[in-house]
Amino acid sequence: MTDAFEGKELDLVQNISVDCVVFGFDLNALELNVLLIERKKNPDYEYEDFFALPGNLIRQSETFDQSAIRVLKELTSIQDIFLEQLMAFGNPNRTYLKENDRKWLQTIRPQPDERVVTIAYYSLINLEKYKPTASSFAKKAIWMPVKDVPELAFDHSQILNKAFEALKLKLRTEPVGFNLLPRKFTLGQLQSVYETILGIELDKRNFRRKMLNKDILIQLDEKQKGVAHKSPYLYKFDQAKYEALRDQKFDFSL
Amino acid sequence: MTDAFEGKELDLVQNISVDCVVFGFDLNALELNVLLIERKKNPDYEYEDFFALPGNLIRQSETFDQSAIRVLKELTSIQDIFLEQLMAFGNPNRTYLKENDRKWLQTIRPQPDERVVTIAYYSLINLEKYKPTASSFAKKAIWMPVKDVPELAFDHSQILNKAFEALKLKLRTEPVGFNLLPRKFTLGQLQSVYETILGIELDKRNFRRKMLNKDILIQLDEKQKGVAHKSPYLYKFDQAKYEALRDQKFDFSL
DNA sequence: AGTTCAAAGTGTTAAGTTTACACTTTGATT
DNA sequence: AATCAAAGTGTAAACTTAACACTTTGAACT
Repeated sequence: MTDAFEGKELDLVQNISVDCVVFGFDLNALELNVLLIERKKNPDYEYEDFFALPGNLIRQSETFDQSAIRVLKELTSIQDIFLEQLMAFGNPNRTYLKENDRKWLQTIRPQPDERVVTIAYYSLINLEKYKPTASSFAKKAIWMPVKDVPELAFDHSQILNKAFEALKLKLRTEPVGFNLLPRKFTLGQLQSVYETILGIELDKRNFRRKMLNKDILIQLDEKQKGVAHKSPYLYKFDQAKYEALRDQKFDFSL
Repeated sequence: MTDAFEGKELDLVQNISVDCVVFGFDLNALELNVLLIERKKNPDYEYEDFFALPGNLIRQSETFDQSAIRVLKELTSIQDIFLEQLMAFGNPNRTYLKENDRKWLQTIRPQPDERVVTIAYYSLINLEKYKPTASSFAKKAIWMPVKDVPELAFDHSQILNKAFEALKLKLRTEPVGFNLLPRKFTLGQLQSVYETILGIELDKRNFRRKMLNKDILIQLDEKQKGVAHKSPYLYKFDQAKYEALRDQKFDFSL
């Protein structure tokens, strides 16, 4: 038994896991990033490892939501974020398709050949604020631009794809772009979030008007400093107002 | 071992199930209905039974999609329909909360106290076309108006609620109302579907213009007969055209 | 100190969409 | 022949979206 076998394994449900797709937005590169882990390799095995989404088996007594929060924290130290269920993935062979996935599972699971079903979660967070630190069976935990992500472990590429589709839909439908930005942000930054994720160009004037007319942004008495051009006003998202308005009107689409 | 224990139980994953929320629309009563089963009671047990969503454990070798199709067919004989994953439900105590749920599980499961996680599916079908017939552990399989549904077994009321919310969102966002109607339908019937499910009133002229402008309905050279008023034209949904258009424009919202 | 640069900020018009609103037609039933 | 119930139809006003270009500002560079 390796380190990873220690402790709570009796408390784990051996065939159900959670995986977390955590998105962040890099304001310098203007790129959508995703949080990935690189798995610790057992020296007995020789193989090229894949990057993976942070995920692990759930505990008997946890809800899925609790599992997702715990697992993400255990592997990346990221906590206090809102995770939303995406969907369940359960192809019978999802953990067997690749030889190194199987080998890797043998190093951390008492029942490595069990069919494992996973509940995927996703989240939008401020990449600047949350700096991942690897622990448990994660060797590294890093932010990686979504466009650079190579093939991932198990069916994690498929999960990431679904999460990205869900993100695009959500961005068009609900005001969620703010979650990817610092608490105080400029309208230009917000526009970049939309343009980058949706892969479209937006007219600056129309975008501003539309956003401001939703009446859920508060302009602060503060400007962004240190930029090599006219300094823009900072805004923050008015959560309370949004919640109040949400019940009245249906449409918060872009 | 009772009847239900027979056969494939070794092939079943004892802690993962699927549940199906199948919606139909009653054109006479203008009501949204849902497909429910009444469970067979074991004569050894005395309890008031609940209605339940059709659902059961998945098999080891199946995908979730396959499980949902199989289980729905086994319990209600309904087949050849499109089922879409809603989400996973996995509260640790979801099968223990009610005494009669526990008793009932003891009559059909070799491991009745296992924590069972369920993957919920939902579907929109033409209630006239699909007449459920109970089999397996279902004593009855019936269509019931959603507004009349009593408390259901396990957390099925919660699942039904989520499915209904998903249906409302989908109806606003994608042209799915047709699935609840016969292949040939009138615009008045379509409007009723929207009005009933969304719980709103719509202006007839505006509704027709909007629907027809989407360019995904084909007016047939045929009118509805036997109605005690001016006979309306029948329409059908143009699936091919919809798929072609879908890639071009984003918005099919009502 | 002056120039350059890069993004911020700003308004208007035309086109398109949505809303509100009422009467005539038709076919079956009595 | 009269009645009923829903089908079918058009327009104007309000609102929303799309398309479009120039000036301002602050930092960085000379």
